[in-house]
Amino acid sequence: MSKFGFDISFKDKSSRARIGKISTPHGVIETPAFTPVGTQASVKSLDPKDLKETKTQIFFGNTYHLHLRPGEEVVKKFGGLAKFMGWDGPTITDSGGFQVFSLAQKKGRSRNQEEEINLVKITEDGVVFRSHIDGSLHEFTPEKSIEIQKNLSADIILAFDQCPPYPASYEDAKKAMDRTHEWAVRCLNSKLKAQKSKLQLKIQNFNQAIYGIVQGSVYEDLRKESAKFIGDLALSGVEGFDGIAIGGVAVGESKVEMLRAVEWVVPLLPEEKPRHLLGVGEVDDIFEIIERGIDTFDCVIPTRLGRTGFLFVGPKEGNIKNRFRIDINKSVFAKDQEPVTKNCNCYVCQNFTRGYLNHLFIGRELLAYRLASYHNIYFINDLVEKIRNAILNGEFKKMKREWLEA
RNA sequence: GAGGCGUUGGUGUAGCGGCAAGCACAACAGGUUGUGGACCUGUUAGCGGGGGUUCGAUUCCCCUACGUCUCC
Repeated sequence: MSKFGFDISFKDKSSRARIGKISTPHGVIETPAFTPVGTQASVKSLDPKDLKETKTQIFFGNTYHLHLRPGEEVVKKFGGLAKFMGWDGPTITDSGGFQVFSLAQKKGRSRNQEEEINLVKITEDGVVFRSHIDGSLHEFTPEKSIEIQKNLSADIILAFDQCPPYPASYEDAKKAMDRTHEWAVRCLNSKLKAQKSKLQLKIQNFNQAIYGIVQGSVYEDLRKESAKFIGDLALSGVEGFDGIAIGGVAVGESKVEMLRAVEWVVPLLPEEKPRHLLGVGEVDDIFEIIERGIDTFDCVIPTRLGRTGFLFVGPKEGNIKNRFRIDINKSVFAKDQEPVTKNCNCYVCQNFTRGYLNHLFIGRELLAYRLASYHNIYFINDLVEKIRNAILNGEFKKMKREWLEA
């Protein structure tokens, strides 16, 4: 039975950046690492072969969505998330907390049905909400979330947390944090209980790793309190958290506030545990969060922006405002025979022109979404790989300067 | 040759005596951070031409151009 583990092999002298390896039952993740988000057991428009080719090391699935459709029992019958989707690498699932708490806040921002998540009631015990698919009532509790995630069988699962909206008053942020802490303990107990059941082990054939989640919104004392609390739970040996995720960021606050939260939290976390930052980031964020000691991070930006025609490009190639991307829909690209970006070895940049991609997007051809997602995922994974090498060569600061101060 | 109908931004249309001439798509410019092939926000841009009636015409009348249909 393969075990979960984290080994740090190198630490940057001038920052908190570090190089490591996360071992999972389904492979090793070289950190720092980006994980694309594949909500419904699919990184939209990309198949597992594409994911490998784009240097993807780990797949991130959503408990909320997979619970509603097709349901964790179905996924379990197929042998878990990875087998279900034909992916042989490491996987991680979130707890469903973010969807239930945070997406509900965004309701007014979009009329899309996918986001019409009806939050019904939050109690000490958990959350009652309505399915965005058929309006049926559902309840998530820490125990339920863990049970669902057990059935989904990802290598890494997350504790069920309460993500406060932004902005949140100090009182609300504290309430959400306290609840997140109570739920963290319940998640650990619940997982331990299930682990002791031989039946469960037989089904899974491996122990899942679990990450606790730090909350606290934009308040320094709350963030620090949460970091200590969750960090302590990661020090309780085999019964504790295997890693720490920082949540409640990139929910509407400024980049400065987001980075401050990371700065407050990271130094208080156990050095030897992997740190995941939830939902970040954009190209510039990636440098900033790795510099502040983040090991892994997931983000929808590469695929979401890709699907609407924003393609990542190197420094100086984008607009003044958005330096690292071009909007391929713009008519200026219609006759452009250059690749999306220079110095990119991905399949898309090696074989297609900006003009062709512009045509695919204008014509709404399905291929547009795949090629754009493919390029963006490759671009980010390749960038993070370059950052890993730069850290090892003592050139991280130099590389950061070349990218961000260009 | 005779008669009918039509002509409003790039496209398709609404308005029918007093409007800042409305809407949709397209175009242009922004936005998107534990998913959103969505959506939102702006901006540009129009009454075929010429006469008349009227205090006032995109609107009513005449001529003309173009389109379309029917008949000879």
